[in-house]
This record gives sequence, C-alpha cells and structure tokens, in this order.
Amino acid sequence: MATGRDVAKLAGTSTAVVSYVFNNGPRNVSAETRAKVLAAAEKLNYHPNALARALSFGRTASVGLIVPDIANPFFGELARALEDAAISRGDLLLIGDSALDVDREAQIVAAFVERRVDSVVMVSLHEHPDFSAFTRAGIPIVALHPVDAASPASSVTIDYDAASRAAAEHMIGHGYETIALLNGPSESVGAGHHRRGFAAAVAAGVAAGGASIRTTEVNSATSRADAATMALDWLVTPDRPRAVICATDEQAYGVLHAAHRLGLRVPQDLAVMGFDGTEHSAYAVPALSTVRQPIPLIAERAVGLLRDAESGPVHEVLGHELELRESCGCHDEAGSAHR
Amino acid sequence: MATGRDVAKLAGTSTAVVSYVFNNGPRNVSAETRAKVLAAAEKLNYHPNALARALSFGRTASVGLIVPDIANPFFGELARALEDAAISRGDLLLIGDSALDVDREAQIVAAFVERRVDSVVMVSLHEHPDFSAFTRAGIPIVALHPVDAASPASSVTIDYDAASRAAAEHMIGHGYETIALLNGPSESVGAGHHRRGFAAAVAAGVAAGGASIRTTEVNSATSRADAATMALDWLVTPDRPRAVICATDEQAYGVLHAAHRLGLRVPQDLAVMGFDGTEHSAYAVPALSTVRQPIPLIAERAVGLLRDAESGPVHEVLGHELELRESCGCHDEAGSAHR
DNA sequence: CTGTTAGCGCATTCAA
DNA sequence: TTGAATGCGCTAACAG
Repeated sequence: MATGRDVAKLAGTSTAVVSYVFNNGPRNVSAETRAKVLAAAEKLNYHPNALARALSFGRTASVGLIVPDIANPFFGELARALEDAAISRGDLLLIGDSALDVDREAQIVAAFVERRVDSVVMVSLHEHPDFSAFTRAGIPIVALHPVDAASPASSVTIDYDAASRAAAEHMIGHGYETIALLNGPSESVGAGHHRRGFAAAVAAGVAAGGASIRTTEVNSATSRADAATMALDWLVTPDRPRAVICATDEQAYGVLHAAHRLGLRVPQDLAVMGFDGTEHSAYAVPALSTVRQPIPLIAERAVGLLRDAESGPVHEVLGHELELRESCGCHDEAGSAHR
Repeated sequence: MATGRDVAKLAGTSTAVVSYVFNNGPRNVSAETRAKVLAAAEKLNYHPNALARALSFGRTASVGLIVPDIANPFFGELARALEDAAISRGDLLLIGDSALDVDREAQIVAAFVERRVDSVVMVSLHEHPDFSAFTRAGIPIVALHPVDAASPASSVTIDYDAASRAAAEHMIGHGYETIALLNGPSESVGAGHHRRGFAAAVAAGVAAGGASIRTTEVNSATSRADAATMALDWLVTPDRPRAVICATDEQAYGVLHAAHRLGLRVPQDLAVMGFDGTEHSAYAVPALSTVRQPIPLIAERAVGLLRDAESGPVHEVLGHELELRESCGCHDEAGSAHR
C-alpha cells in the first residue's frame, strides 16, 4: 500500500501537506498543490492508514457494539440502526456477537479495549455487568438495558416493568382467565422486569374487581427453538393456559409454531403476546401482537449520549408501544370472525 | 491508558522486555523479571494498544465481513459462524452491514481498507463486484457467492443452479401443475441461478413425460415485507399457482403470511418451498421446506481459504441439502391428513 | 503557504 | 538475558 510519503514524493511536496489535504486542515493548502497531491494519491491508490492516524490522533473513529445474539432479528435491527447513526457521524460500527456465551463476551470486550474503540454500546449477558475494563480505559459506555444506579454506564431503555405490565393488562382486558408468562431463564437480565410487570397487572386487575385470574410462569431460553420445544410439552396438557405472554418475540414465534403443531388455533384456542416488536413480528402467522421498542430512537439516543459523554452517566427512558395485531385476539385478518 | 513504558518503568525494566513478555518472544525473559512485568501490567491495567502493535507488526488480526442485510437471519447465522471461526484463529471479526445500499457497501469497503483488515469475506450487492479496492491493497478476499472466472476473489458457495433445480424437481414430484418461482429482483445477484435451475427442472419433467406444468416467475425484494405485500395481491387472483418456490426463506415467510391472511391453507391450498435453510425455517407456521446451505461449513472453509490465500483464487463448491418439512406437502405435523 | 520534525505505542534489530 | 535505538504511517506544532 502506498503511504503518505509516497504521495508526497510523487507530488513533490512534504508529508505534512498530504496530511493537510486529506484532513482539510489544520493548515491551508494552495489549490494548485492540493490538486497535485490529489492526483498523486489517486494514481497511487492512496488510502490513509487508519491505524497510524488513530495512533497519532488519539481517536479511532469507531464505536463497538456488543449484542448477545446477532441471529436474533431484534439485535439485527438494532445493529442496523446503530450503524446508520454511527456512519452519519463518520464512525465505523464494530459489531461483536457474544453468542450467548459469557466467555465470548469477555473476549470481545478485551478486543474492543485493545483496539481502542472510542465508545461502546452494549447489551450484556450479565444482570450486573462489570464495565470496569472499559471505564478503566476511559471508554464511555451506553447499556441498552437497565443498569445499577452506581454503574458508570449510561443507559437507554424503555420502562420494561411498565411495558410488561401494559402487555399483561391488555391480555387481562381480553377476559382471559388463565394467563401464563413465558419468561426468559429465571435469573436472566430482564426476567425480573417481566415478572414484576405481569404481577402488577394481575394485582391491579383483581383490585379492580375483575374475574379472578390463574397465572403461571414458565421459562425457556430466548430462542424460538427452545421456546418451541418447551411449549410442545407444556401446551399439550389439558390445563394449558388460555393466553401466553412472552418475554421476547423469539419465544413467541416458538409458541406460535408449537401451537400449530398441536393443532391449537391462535388466537381462538390460545392467545399470544410477544415483546420487542421487530419488523418480523408483523409477518408472523398469525401476525404477532407485541410490545414495540423504538429501535431507531434507541440507536439515535445511544450515539447521542456517546457524543457528549463527559458529564457522567445519564439514563434515558424511552416510550414503548403496544402493537395490537391478530395473535392476542384483537384483529382478525384471516377470515373467520371471533372475539 | 497505561502504556508499555509505564509498565517498564514500574517493573524497573525496558519496554523491550515488556514486549518480550507479552509476545512470548522473540527473546527469552527470566522468570523473575517476567513476574515483575506481569505484576506491573496487572497493577496498571495494561492492555497493549492493538493499533500500535498492528502498525509495527503489519497485521491487524482482524477479518472483515460485509453482508447485505444483517437483519436477515441467514446473514446473522453466517456472521455467528464466521465469528466462531475467526476467534478460534485469534482474530476479530468486523461485521459491516451494507443494508442493501450500494453506497453503504462502498463506504464499508473503504473503511475496511483504511483499517487494514487482513482479509475480507463478502456477500456483495453487485452481480459483478469490483474487488479492486481490496486487491490493490493486497487484501485477500473470499466471496460467498459465485464470481467471474477472471475475478481475483476466491469463492465458497453451493451449486445454486443445482440446488434450485432440486427444489423445483421436488415440487414437480409432488404433482403440482402450476408452479411459480418467487425470485429476487430480476437483475439481482442470484436471480439467474434460480431461474436456470427452475427451468432445468421443468424441462426435465417434460422430457420425462410428466404432466405439463404451467410456470411463472414473479419478483420481490429479498424481505418478508416485500414478499408479503406482493403475494397479497398476487395470490388473491383465481389463477394463482398451486405451488410457490422462493429464492430465499425471507420471501417464503412473506408468502406464508400472505397465505394466512388470504385464508389459504399451506400446503393444502398452496405449497411453499424456501431457500437458505436457517434455523428459523424449522419454526415457521407451518414448518418450512427449504434448501439448506451448510453455513458452518461455509464459514470454516472461508477462513480456511484466507489462511493460505497466497496461491491465487480458489473456488470451492459445497453441498446443499433438501430439508423437507410441512410447507411443501411432505410431512404433516399439524393433524389433518393430506397429500 | 509549505517543509522539518517530534511524537503516538509497540516490535525488533543491534549492542552490551 | 536485557537495554537502547529505529521504524511502522500519520498528525500537528514549530519553523521558515
């Protein structure tokens, strides 16, 4: 690869001028020499070495993203949105997939620190993540899930408790009397929020004098495969619930599949509610009712916080939205009337 | 961040020794000083600066991956598999999402070149990609789709023509007499392969004296949203086909959704075949019959080619597999008998 | 407006 | 076995 020196030599100038040209500063360059430099660079296929530049400049123009599972479309959409935001700032987004493996997560954290990413956006596998590797390196970090008050990380999230509660209240409003929460692994990051939101909705329903509701919590990994396997056993029993509220869309897809295999009609025999609200949820069979997280907004705010990150951790809470479609029993897009 | 000099100072040695310790060479270090260096590094939270190291060493220990759409689970799974392969080599995988946008693709290519990734794995948006930015920089590249014979890139693919043909032959074997190909955009990268494979199967069927088959090709973007929208209009007409073969699973999901909305039963009223075979296809409603690409193998071979990439472009063709489930009419996992 | 030069942090050759 | 010194490619302060 050609270096700045090669370009300078060919253009008959110094390396400083080459630098000035490619950075539009900090010194001015005459139009004539600028043209010569550009021509030489073109001819030599010169691309400034970002490593050397970063080493000198003290900034890598890159932000790291760590997600638990890049094969989950929710994180795919998130990565997409963050890349949009990063690129429009002139940064490169480095995506790391921890693949639901804590060792892998640690490896990626280390790799990002060593590569001196300017900042990090992270969805950790841990309930109480250890951000010290980043903070000790002076790398600002935004978590996309709630963090401890004492944590050095900023966060951008929706109000999970409220969102879960809204989902549950909606199902209660449908009049379903046996409702199950299909939660993530019971000690997983978000499980407590879904549990609390669900319980709050039930308590409020009872207080309001509604019919008594039987509830249960079951668990599966956050994947459609696990949820389907689990649901295939679970929903075959005669005391299966009338409605299922899932902690993620992925799990909801698994339930939808299991219901189909078992010959259960959704929503007539089993109502299903998801959580996350990726674009895919609209194209499920049947269309999945879900709680939509505002992914583009989350991405935008996350990089926004990174930009002016000097002022200590900030915690932003964004709004969620109930996306009501067919699977919960609201709309009927498939023909036969119900509800 | 602490530097090697800080560590050397605290350990009472020179920076050279620090380097020797962290690289296990090229010189030996006495156990005693080694311990002192390690202790000092630990205390200072020393992480070697990968940029400086790369600048000096001439190697960044990173491989770039460019995919058209990271929100498509096929590419998510691919990224996952490639990250596995890269990490086991001690490399970091940089994932770039071109988001189906050729300008974005060009930006990522430039960013990877400037960051001097050691090699690139790419699924281009172009039918005839221009790899010159990489080749002129001496960066070896593996495409995961067929490339021109004159191309400097290696490739790892399945035989798309044969795979498409196998899918079509299977549907013909079911006895469906009106079969449509839901292809990608007609000038898109893989459209020609699917078209040829489909045509070959039909011709072979006719030659074998089978019943005459009416065929059509329709097109949509490679997304379930587009496919669903398109199918909603298309399948409502009385002359809709009995079977649809899709160029991607994403499009098949869109068809499944549209069929549901239109009250068409799959496979009784409409048989559907996908293509790609990600894990998700097994959990569709109904389970999707599809052509499975061997993603882990593709990933492994891709980084394998990168390792010993000095010997000019290599083209590997891997095997595909027909994954027969419910949507094509083969299995019935949902109760009522048919076929 | 432009050239010279000193780092940025690390790896490594050459001396010791 | 260890230390001093040089270079990787680029930026920016310092001199012209």
